Order: sequence, then C-alpha cells, then structure tokens
Amino acid sequence: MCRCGAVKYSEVVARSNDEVAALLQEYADLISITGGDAFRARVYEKAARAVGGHHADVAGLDLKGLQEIPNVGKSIAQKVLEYFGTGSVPAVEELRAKIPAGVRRLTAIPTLGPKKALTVYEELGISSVEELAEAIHQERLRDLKGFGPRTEENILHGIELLRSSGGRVQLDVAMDLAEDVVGALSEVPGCERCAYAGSLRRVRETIGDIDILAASTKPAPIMRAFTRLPYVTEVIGTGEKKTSVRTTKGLNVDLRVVPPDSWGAALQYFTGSKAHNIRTRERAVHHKLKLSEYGLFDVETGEKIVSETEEEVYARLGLPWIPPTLREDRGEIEAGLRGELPALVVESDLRGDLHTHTDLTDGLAPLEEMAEAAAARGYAYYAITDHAPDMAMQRMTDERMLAQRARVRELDGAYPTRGRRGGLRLLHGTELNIGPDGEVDWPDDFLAGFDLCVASVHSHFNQSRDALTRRLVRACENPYVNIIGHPTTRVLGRRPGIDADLDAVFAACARTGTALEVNAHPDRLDLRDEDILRARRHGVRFAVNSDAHAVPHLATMRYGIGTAQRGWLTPDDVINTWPERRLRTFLRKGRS
DNA sequence: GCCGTTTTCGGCCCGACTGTTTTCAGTCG
Repeated sequence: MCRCGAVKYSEVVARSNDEVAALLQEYADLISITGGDAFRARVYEKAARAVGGHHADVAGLDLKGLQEIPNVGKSIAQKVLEYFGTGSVPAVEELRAKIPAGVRRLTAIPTLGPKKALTVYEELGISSVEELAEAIHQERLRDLKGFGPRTEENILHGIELLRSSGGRVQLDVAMDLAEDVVGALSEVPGCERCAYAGSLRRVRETIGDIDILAASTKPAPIMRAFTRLPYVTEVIGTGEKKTSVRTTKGLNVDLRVVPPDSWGAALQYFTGSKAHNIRTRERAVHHKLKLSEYGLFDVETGEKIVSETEEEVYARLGLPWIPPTLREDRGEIEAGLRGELPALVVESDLRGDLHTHTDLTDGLAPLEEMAEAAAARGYAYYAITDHAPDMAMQRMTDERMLAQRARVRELDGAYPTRGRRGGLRLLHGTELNIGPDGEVDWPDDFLAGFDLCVASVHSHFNQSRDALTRRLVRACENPYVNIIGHPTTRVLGRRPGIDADLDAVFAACARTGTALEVNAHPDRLDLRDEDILRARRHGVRFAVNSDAHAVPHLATMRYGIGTAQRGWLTPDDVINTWPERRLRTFLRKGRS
C-alpha cells in the first residue's frame, strides 16, 4: 500500500467515480438498444452523470451514502455495491451477452441511433463500423424496413465524419467563427437580434458545434444569407425555422430563427446545457407550466406567460437569472433557489495579469510594448515573468534578469492607465521551472529579489504519480513560489494533464498560501473547470493569467475568465482582482 | 428506475428535421 493515505484516497476518487459513470452509461445505452423502457434508460444516464460529477469517492460509500447521490436509488446503489464487491453487475452482463460491444459503438455514427443499430445487428448480423460500411457498399441496408438509399448515404457520410474528425475545436476557433456569423446575420434586413448560444455561450473548453440564434418575423432572408456565407461547405438541412451547415473549419453551425417575442425563452433553451434545461423544464412542469423555445406557457389554458427575456423566464420559475457559465446542472438550480448563486468574477474585475513573457525569452514583443498594451487594457498592475535559466534554450542569466529588473523599475508607473492614478504598476517576476524533484532554478537569495514567482512543470511529464505529486507539493512549499503555472500542463487535443494527486496539491496550495493558475490560453485552459471546483473546496486562491507571449495574447483573458466562472469563482477567489496592497501582502507568503 | 408543494402511483422535456412512409419512427440537441 501507499505510504500516503491522502494520495491513495484521491487516486481512487477520480478513477472509481469515472468507472461507475461509464458502467451506468453503458447500461443506459444497452437498455436503449434492446428497446427497453426509455425512461429507465434516462434514469441510468442521469445517475451516470451524477456519479461522474460527485465530489466524494463512490467506492467508499455504503448503500445509504450512495442513495444520497441524486438519481441514485436503491436499485442503482445496489448495482454499484455489486460492482465494487465482485467486479461485475449481473444485469449489465446479461445485456452485454445479448449485444456485442461493436453494436453499441455503431451509435456513435451520426444519424444512426439505438433503433437502427439494433435493426442492422438483428437483420444482418452487423456488429462493427467496418461491417456496416461494407454492407452499405453492397447496398444491403436499403431493403430493411425503415431504411432506404438516403439512409445508406447518410450513414456512410456519418462514418466518414467519425473517422476524419475528433469532432471538437478549441474555444477561440469557434468564437472567431461565431462572432463572424453573428456579425454577418445581424446585417440582414429584418434580423432584429442575433447571438451565439450553446456550449460557446457557456464557455466550454472545446466546442462541438456552434448554435446561432436570430430573432425575426421574416426568417427566409436570414436563412438564405446563412447558407451563402463564404465558409459554408455544405448545407446539411434547411427549413423555415432551422438550418444546419458544415463549414471549412470542420465545424457545424446551426441557426435557429425565432419570433422576436420568443427571444428570451429561445436563448435560454439553446444555451443549454441539456442537463440544465431538463432541470428548468422539470421546474416548469411542477408549476403546471410548459417551457419550450417559444416561451413559458400555462399547461391548461395554453396561454403564453413570458418569453421575451431570460430573466423573466427564470423569474417565473422562481429562480434568479443564472449565468450561462453555471448552466451545467452542477448545483446552480439549488443555489439559485437558496439565493446563493456566486457573484462570479468578470473580466472587468481584473486589475492585472500575473504571468506574461517578453522577447527577453520566448515572447515576441519587448517589455515596453507588452506594458503599453497592458496599460491600454486598463490594468492597475502587470507582472513580467520571463523564463528562468533551467529552460536552457532561453539563455537566461542572472545578469540579464537583473538588467530587466532595472528596466522594469524605470518603467514602473510610466504608462498611464485608467486602472490606477499613478500609472501602471509593473511587477518584476519570473516563471520558474519545477524540476523533477520539485527544485527550482535559483537559490532563495536570488528569488528574494522578485516581486512574485510563478512556477510551472515543463518536462518529465511521465514520472510516477507519487513523484509528480511530491514535485508539485515541494514547489508549493518553496516560500518564494506564489503561483503554480498551468498546473496540469495539459495541451488540449495533444497532451493530457499530468497524473498527479491534485487533491494533495490543492491542500498544499491552501496550506502554504500558493495560488493556482487558471491559464487562459485556449490551448491550455489549465486548471480546467472541474479541477477549479475541487480546488476551491480546499480554500485555494487563484490567478487568472494570460501567459501572453505576444500583445494579442493579452486578450485571451476572456477564456480564462469563462473557465474561472465555470469553476464558480468570485473576485475574492482571484488574487489579480485584488487591490495592489492586498495582492502584495499575499505575495509575501508569510515570509519575513 | 427515480421521485414527491401532482408524495407510494403515475409521470418522466420537447420540438425540428429527415427519410420513409401515406401518418410516422428515428435521431438530434
């Protein structure tokens, strides 16, 4: 067994909750495929989500504890106990014996759901994507009831899509496209309002497709303009109210046009998430109301009650307006009902950026340009944190760093900013490298000269879990390390986060007064929302930083703020919203 | 299978689009 109880415990947390969530989701899929009760399937789906997002280790819970998880009743709790007791659940095994795993994988193909998957399996014995493609080439599907040539075509197309794309794109790519579409459609005569909704409005870290909403009494010209946008490569479907297209970026865009007086209800509906909408609709049903994208209606009279603004819709459901970044069914409905929604941090709360680079190391712009751009953003303070000597390619030396410090002192207060009467406060810092054993680039006496130190992992990502954890904890314990930069070092779509015991790291941060970075770069978004939520429970402080290597990167803060909001952070949680005096006290980290 | 200001039974979010049908089932979000 592991020497460190805390490490062992949380190692099991993530893994066992995910395992159980996957098992419950598989069971839900198998119920759907075998034509079981759809409501029963949905309950297993809901339970899977609840377990996956549960903060405590489900492996450590008894029957009663399990049943306290939403949508987990006696039957599902018993299955979870069976799973931990014997490694398998008979009810799941029974369905697995009937339906090969490949059949379930067929439902990943767009346009092919559980019903068609079962049909091709039962009628033709098809149990893999390859067999299905082969059968379509032989035109064997079109003779099945409910299938035809177009169905074959669509499925084949779906298979290509599945093979060619990972599916999701990064936030900035989707945002650029969405803002362009919104700009173009807003110009169309008769378009009264236009906005993006969906996961983009919720600022999820990657985007599967873009949802655009428009308000108009004359949809046709808007639909037409939409399908004629230059980057549209294919019109997937078009009707009076909805049109879907594929774009050159491989991203699908859905446009819905609703009557102007339905704007609020539609925006609420198309912003999602699905789980959040299910909850709001359930609340509507309890109030004898019906919520659709066209409004909130009285069930008995059919009369429309409200629909013009999101605020009205939520208010009529007994809820305050809920910020889109919270709409994930992670407790926001309950918090809203209690009047305890967090006052989320917003971009204008930021008084500074605490992790940035210049051309002294791998940045593109000189100190002066970066500082000027920071002042233009209205910051009160701004930290220069170039790489330290361990990043050998940056050729950093004590002399170069001290020369930069002298220049920073000269320019301190030299750039007028609306954030501070005396001009932009420049802080001199560095981004240290956390070595394999948790050591950093410089000895204490040199570190003492910096206003702040960020410390990050840049290599040796594949150390053991224990080693990675010790490494990060040791960095926190360094009295000169103020912020752990991009804590998991993940790169979206390319590199997973390091396998450290994050709960142990979070505890160390809270104990030592070390902040965790929310790195705003759309490649990173590190910490991610779920880790922020966990870290917050440990009482950790955060720094939302751009890690800018060039002037335009300063603007990626919006994605960092969105991520911070998804982690329920308030200005009090985020040190770079604080007044300079409070920030400087925090940066002293209790050292003499 | 879960849940409860509709509370131990009877509901469970709901509308749009497509393709196959000839009134609707399946899929999607």
